Amino acid sequence: MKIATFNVNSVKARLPRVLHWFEEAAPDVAVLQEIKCVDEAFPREAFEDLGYHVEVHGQKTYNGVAFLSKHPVEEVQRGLPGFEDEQSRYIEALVVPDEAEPVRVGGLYMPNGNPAPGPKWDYKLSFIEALTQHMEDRLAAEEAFLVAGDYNIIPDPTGVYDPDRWREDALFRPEARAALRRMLNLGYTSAVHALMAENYYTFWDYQGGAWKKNNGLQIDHLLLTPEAADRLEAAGVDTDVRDPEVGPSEAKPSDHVPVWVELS
DNA sequence: ATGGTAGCGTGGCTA
Repeated sequence: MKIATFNVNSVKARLPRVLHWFEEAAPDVAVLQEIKCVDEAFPREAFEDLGYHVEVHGQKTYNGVAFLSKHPVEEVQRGLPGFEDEQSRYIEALVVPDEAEPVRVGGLYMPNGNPAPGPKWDYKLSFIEALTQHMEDRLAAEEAFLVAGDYNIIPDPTGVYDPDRWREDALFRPEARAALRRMLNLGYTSAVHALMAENYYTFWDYQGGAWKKNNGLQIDHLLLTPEAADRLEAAGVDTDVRDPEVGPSEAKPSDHVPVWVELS
């Protein structure tokens, strides 16, 4: 079962490219971030035509997440439990395939947190606390569960093209790195980290020719409980999706690329 | 040198 995360940076502006990726990658489950539209405006039929169930936790203008599954889904949750949030940044559901074991999947769009310090940084820290608590609670259930998404955290210096320039940034500050480390120390496994030997990025800024210079960041992750990690067979990053020369020409690429795992 | 990119929505915020 293939499970993917993709920050699309507006699902409406990106639709031809997103659909093209869905047809090629054919994920069983995909979580999308920054859809930037309300539930009613989500292009539901386009994904249903490809065979997906569609669950949306949308928001006008900013943020917004979606959950797409070829298999039946149950227990859909919007937002983190116990965390009042005007911003739509988390969606979760239990995927119940006919011919595979169930897996619970969370779709995450972590606050950026810049500038730090400041109210946006404080919001990121409080969001991290709620997410970590939720991940701890889910871990205790001892079921196959993973949180896939845009964590907006660079794990270590190999995840950024110029670490020294990013020391004070909310994506790379010690507190952010410690937060991700704390999630891993609970018992979660970062799937791509575990299976890919070489360095990789998942985001390249639109500015400054970042793609051509390979000035990237590693900020999209999939964190798996032991019960999910036991089923981990493969993981990957669809880097080509960021290339303006590759794929449909009707739309520009997102600044993020899809990241995925295969579970048995 | 205080720009430079993209999306939303039509001025300025967010990333």
